[in-house]
Amino acid sequence: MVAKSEETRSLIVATALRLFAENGYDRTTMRAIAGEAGVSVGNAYYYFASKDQLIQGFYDEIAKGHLAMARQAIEGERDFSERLKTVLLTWLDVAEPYHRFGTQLFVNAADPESPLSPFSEESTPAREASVGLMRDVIADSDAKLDPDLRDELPDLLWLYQMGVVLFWVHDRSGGQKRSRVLVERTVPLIARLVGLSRLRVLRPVSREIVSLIRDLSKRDDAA
Amino acid sequence: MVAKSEETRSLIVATALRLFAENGYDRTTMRAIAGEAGVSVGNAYYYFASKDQLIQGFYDEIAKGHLAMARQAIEGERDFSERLKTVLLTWLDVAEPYHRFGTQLFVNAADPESPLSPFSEESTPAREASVGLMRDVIADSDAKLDPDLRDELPDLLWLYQMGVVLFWVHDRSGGQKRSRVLVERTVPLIARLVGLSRLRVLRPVSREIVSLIRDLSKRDDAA
DNA sequence: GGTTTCTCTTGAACACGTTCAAAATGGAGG
DNA sequence: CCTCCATTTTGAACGTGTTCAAGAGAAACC
Repeated sequence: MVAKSEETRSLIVATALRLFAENGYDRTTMRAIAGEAGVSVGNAYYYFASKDQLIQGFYDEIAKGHLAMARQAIEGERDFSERLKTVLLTWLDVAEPYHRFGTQLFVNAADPESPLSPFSEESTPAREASVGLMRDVIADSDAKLDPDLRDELPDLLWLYQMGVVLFWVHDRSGGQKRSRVLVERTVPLIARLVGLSRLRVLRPVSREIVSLIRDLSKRDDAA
Repeated sequence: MVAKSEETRSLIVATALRLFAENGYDRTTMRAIAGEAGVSVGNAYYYFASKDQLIQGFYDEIAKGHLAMARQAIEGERDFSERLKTVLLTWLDVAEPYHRFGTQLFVNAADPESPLSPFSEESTPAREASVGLMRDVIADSDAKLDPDLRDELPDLLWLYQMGVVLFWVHDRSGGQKRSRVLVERTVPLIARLVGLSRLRVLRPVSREIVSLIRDLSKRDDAA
């Protein structure tokens, strides 16, 4: 019942991912992928618009694995700080095998034109899933926070996560140890700031942050 | 007295920059650059390791223009917030003409392997100049801040500037208006936070940030 | 002046991502 | 079985960034 074309398609993507993992993105040629998969180069291009498109597979795989593992890992935990830390450390765990060529992946993702950009139209579903995870991190925790902040905090945390990813891409330490240190030490900071957001002196600050996020996330902007 | 080789080198880079500006980075081929400059392709590669290297010229040009203009623009102003805002808005002014293919420039810069990465060895001088500008922003201002923060704040502000640049690259609004809004509204926030850093409740927070920056900027990390 | 050595220059050749006209395949309808 | 049409597959060909063996030129040394 599985269409023949679906089979070819997944054969190509599977082969590509395997070769990327074995030899890295740059050293894997389209000819090699096609050859190994037993199809012609043109055929690969019938299913995928470009070589870049093929790594969307990784992107999805990391995201899917992360969501599942993180949700399970924070089950039962109530402490906001712990929950957030677990989510981020889980990401580092899931992403670790891909760090070698993660560079290439995220270089392409940095291109605003690329569909791989975390801000692009195409990655809206993935982005919303990640933001949703952050929402859950807050929702089921005992965090007390400025109610005004509640709606926008998931977006802010997602942005924070993008920052961690950026650091990770540049992280050359063994096992990305430095990224782990970054998470372990910034999470308590964030938790404290979130807690302090209810303080009278910080109220205007957090309120302005919320309002800024709202204004800037309006997509359209008449010139 | 100017060496012949220097002449060829700058002829190539000048031609490249002109063609990039006229037609964009992608649509400008190495053959076109060489042809227009009246040299052979191989000759261009004698002076520049890759096509990417050629855009280091833009990088330098923006940085140089920014430093000069910004220093002049903040002359006499004492208010920290105003000084910081001016520095950032000046950057947006200087960079505006390059926004069209700034994308390509910063996509390459996002690659940690690339010498164009703001964290790379090769851009250390440029980075230190930018951090130095931030140091001056603080030094000649009336900002009162936690003395522990004083040493690390320039680095933090530089990081903040990188964030603004990242936003700018993705900014599709006319004249990068949204980037300007971002600057105008985040600068007061930062100024307020910097001012609040002396508060007793925030003291541990700012101290931890300082210590974290110190630890993570240690380049070497024994596995 | 001849010889050697170093710097600079050349352009053909290579490997790659990508395109495309053409061929093969596989049903659906007669 | 044949005909038509859409889907799928092919591989040669294109344009690109990049390399490299070979040469041209200049400078240094005897």
